[in-house]
Amino acid sequence: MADHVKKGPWTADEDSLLSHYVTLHSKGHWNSVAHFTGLKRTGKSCRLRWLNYLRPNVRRGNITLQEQLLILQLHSRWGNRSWSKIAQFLPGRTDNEIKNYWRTRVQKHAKQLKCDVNSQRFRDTMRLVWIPHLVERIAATSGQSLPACTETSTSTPTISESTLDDNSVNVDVSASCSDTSDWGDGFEAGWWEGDEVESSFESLWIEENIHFLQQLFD
DNA sequence: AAGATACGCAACCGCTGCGGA
DNA sequence: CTCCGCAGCGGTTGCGTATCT
Repeated sequence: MADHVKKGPWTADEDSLLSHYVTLHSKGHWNSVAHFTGLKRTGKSCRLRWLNYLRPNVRRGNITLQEQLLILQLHSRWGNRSWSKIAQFLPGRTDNEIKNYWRTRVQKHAKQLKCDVNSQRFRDTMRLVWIPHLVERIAATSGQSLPACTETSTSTPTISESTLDDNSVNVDVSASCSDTSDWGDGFEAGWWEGDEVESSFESLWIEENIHFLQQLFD
């Protein structure tokens, strides 16, 4: 008999109970967490709530240009099966958030262009048009020239095939990160901190781009 | 002002892989 | 070797809010 498992949105009291418990006892063993906190939630639900909302350093709000760039590049490399992997390179962002971003924004614009989001055509559009454009915008909003690709600012920033493997990612986002050879701890103290980047948020999917691409395809 | 529609996000569901008994 | 329970993941759904008519 199901013991009245509660579903739906979490209340502030539930959040407080859960975060208090996890702070004291550390995470893991989520079924135990659910049991000992007295929450009428499943372990899965507790885990999800913690990861997506309660854990420290969760970043909320607009996806920045730099984050958009990373998502596009990493997704083009890894596809839909790696949201959590992509999330690892966007500290503070959850796989759920990235997945939502992709589904609501990117797929929407693929639809506008009347092509499948998984099609070669859409991927080429990403690679050849949107990503370079995004790199330019990042450079413009940060007021910097592009250190490593100044003379080829319209060239395609790509994930380096030669250096990319399951454990090391080397993405050319030189517009925002001059050194991408090590995206470990150093990366975590990176570009997203600071109001300038946050306030400079603007959509990659500006109307002029969409219009241009539609013409290109027609 | 009110209803319809679109959008964004939080949360749930079902599947998979792993580790322990 | 097999079974079982659990954590983790991607896909999907549903609800609240914003925007449009």
